[in-house]
Amino acid sequence: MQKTVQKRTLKTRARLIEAAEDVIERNGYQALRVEDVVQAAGVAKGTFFSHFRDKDALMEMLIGERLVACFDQVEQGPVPRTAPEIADALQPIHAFMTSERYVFDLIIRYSGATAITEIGPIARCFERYVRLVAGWLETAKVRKDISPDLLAEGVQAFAIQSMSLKFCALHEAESFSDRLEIYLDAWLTPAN
Amino acid sequence: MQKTVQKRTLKTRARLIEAAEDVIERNGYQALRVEDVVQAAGVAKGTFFSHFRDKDALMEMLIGERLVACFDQVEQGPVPRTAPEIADALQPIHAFMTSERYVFDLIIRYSGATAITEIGPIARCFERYVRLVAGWLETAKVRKDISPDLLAEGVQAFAIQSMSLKFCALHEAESFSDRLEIYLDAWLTPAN
DNA sequence: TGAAAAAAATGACCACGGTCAATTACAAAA
DNA sequence: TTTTGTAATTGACCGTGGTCATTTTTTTCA
Repeated sequence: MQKTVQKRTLKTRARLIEAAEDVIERNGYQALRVEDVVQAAGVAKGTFFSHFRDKDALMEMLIGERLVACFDQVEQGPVPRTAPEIADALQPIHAFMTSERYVFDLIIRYSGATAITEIGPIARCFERYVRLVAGWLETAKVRKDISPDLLAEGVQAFAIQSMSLKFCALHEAESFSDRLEIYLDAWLTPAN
Repeated sequence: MQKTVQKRTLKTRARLIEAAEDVIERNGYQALRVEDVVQAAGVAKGTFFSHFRDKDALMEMLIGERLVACFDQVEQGPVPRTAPEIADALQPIHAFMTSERYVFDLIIRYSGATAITEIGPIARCFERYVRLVAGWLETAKVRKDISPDLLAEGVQAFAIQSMSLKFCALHEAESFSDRLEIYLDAWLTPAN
């Protein structure tokens, strides 16, 4: 009935995370290999997997952390009131999400909590995105015939669409932010 | 200077594809293992990789083929004229895309031609989606203050959003088609 | 037809994520 | 302090995608 957690555990876990962050700093997320991490942390491979379900679980944690930091930063800024201002305000979040193709793919993959997994930091960020934008929209100069929540979900959909296109060899004509602004303009502009 | 293609090549390739389709029919796309395919086809593993760049390349081909068939089917049907009709008309495409989580993820991953890869069948389908919907929108009862192309891109964005949510443990309240209809209604309804 | 060249196929091998029975370190009870 | 149960760690091993030097088959051309 007792499940003591030894101090050693926390230390090992911290070493693994620090090692992983070092590896990522050097070569990016995409290139991270579990072997490199355990070697840098000075533990056996099996230890890694008793701390993290699998490689993706570590990645979700690390990328999720950074994503949360982006949200914190955005929430510090001023409240945007127009479509271009909204696109601009969200920029730090979008920039991180598209910093690496691997990062974008993983975020999308974890954006919804799957049946098995309990809800993780990335899925929470997707809810937070909608709440954040919906909050802005309540006082912004946008159409009022549609609820802020629905409008915010649309903003998310358009942002993902724009980000996908960023990794697309076609469509490289327009930049990401130009495209997003066009979408948001069309979606948020008051009907008149 | 000469690069003859032997008949044998085509036969082997056909055997591999047929074997793969058999394996998929039995267990779905997700569970396909290259070893099963080569064994069923009666060739060595290396042969597989001289016919397909990697496992994903085979999958892109097979899933792309099915997706193209869905588009062909949808294009046979009558031209929809309202938001609900459009959602309905697209249903076969969306149904296949969400038939398996693996299928959806792979389609999203290949939806834009990456720098390296030349444009494949799935990326082509994404362009076709926009063209198809834009064509419908020209004569549909929808807002006219925005170009059909832009409207169609929005439909695509909302469809992807709805499909993502289908795999999400949260948000299971509304069904996929209900959600898509709500989005399309808001996006396509004439401003007045 | 036979030899040389090109194309295709082979399978042993590697990389890397992930597993698990065995071992070691720890902490509470005696 | 010693004993004992459990938490934590280990590393040999596995599965599966992918590579490549070698062998086999086919084609070309004298």
